[in-house]
Amino acid sequence: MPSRVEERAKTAGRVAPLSSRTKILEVAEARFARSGFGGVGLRDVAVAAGLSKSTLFHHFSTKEALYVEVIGRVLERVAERVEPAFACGAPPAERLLRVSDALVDAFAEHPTTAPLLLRSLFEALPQLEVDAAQQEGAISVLQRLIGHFQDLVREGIAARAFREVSVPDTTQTIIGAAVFHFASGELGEQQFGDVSLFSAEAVARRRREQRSFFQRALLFDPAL
Amino acid sequence: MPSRVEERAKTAGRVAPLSSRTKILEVAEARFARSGFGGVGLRDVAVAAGLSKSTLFHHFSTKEALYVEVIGRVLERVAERVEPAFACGAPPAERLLRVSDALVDAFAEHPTTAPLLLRSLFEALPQLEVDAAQQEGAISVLQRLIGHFQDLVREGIAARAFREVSVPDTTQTIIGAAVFHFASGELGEQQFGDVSLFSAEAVARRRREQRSFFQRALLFDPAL
DNA sequence: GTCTATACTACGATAGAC
DNA sequence: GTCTATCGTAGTATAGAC
Repeated sequence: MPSRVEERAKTAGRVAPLSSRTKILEVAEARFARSGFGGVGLRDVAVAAGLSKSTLFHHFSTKEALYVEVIGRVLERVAERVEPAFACGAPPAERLLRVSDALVDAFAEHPTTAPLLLRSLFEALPQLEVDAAQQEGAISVLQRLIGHFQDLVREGIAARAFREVSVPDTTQTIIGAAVFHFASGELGEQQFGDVSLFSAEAVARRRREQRSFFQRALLFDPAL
Repeated sequence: MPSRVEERAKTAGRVAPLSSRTKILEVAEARFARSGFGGVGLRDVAVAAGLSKSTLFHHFSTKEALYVEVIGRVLERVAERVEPAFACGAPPAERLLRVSDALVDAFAEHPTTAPLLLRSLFEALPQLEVDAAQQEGAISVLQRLIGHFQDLVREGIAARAFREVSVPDTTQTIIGAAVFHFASGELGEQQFGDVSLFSAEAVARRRREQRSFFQRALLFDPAL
């Protein structure tokens, strides 16, 4: 849900004078990506956003609510990039390549996206008892995305375009391989000789490498 | 470093009456795997280990020291499983399969291994200013492992057994795919219909799937 | 919506008795 | 090696003025 505040900012200002709310969300996103839920203090978030702690609590009733909203935004961003690729109507073999590229583009867009998606995939929260509404909103986006992957693999197998792989295993492998690369941070960059993973050349190369990796791994006839 | 205490326990008792130290390490490992560095309180660790906070501090001077030692143990366990596969002397194509299996076995051994390895790979610590000795000990194990992967890929390419892939990209892809599967926890199990990822059948299937995935993706002639 | 001030709890860490 | 007691800080969250 985009919330009235953001919409107003979009329609009103030209340089989009970030509302305090979105400023908080951006700062929190960077912090959560780096240190996880428990590693972030709201005082730090507030001052980095140029506000007081109390103001933060005016906008987000609890820390968990803030976290869930941060994760929700990230998932929406990813879905926005990736779902068109799933829906492109091309045959499975080509759709796989489009999805692979869309994943790379989604993660290359913001350095925080991959770490936060990864966290939402494997990290246990101190039982998020947040308002079930938006929490399940975020979770349902995730479920939907995973469902798209599974459907694609199933379709590919049914069409005899893909080998007869295990659908859940393959889904896990694809997601893990794609998200880890852009979540690996310093350690990843060090492997590439300290060149940013997010430079134009690095992203272009990652697209090529990931396409061919998935293509060869899944397709019966990888000569595309 | 195995520490005198553990060695004594090994040589002395038959049922290995866990020293407090190792008990703390085990409890902490489970907590850190689930919630990350910042999400764990030492009070909780101590009482779960049947001890007081002060006793914990008697064994580990700081929280970071405890964390680094937990990570170090995990890395050693992984290295113990995986390095023999790298050193097996078989040609690259077959070595790749052995390494793939060894990775699955390493992660299947303890459910905490993959999450903690993943964390150590992508999570930023509040600058670990721990005694450079053991910290670099842990880091050097990681570097060594990554080096093994890179060497294997390079060798495979040189021997014309592997396609001409990007060495760092491929290393990232392999590690990400392998570790994510066993780190995905509830969400992963849900994809498999709520069957444990660590059951004998699930592990056997994962070995097969991952072998064929890597094999097809990398080898010129995947007809093994 | 933003602030100051505050409540209360938990945190990491230390002192010192046993 | 283990404990109780305590320190100081920072944690999340609230009350209430502006």
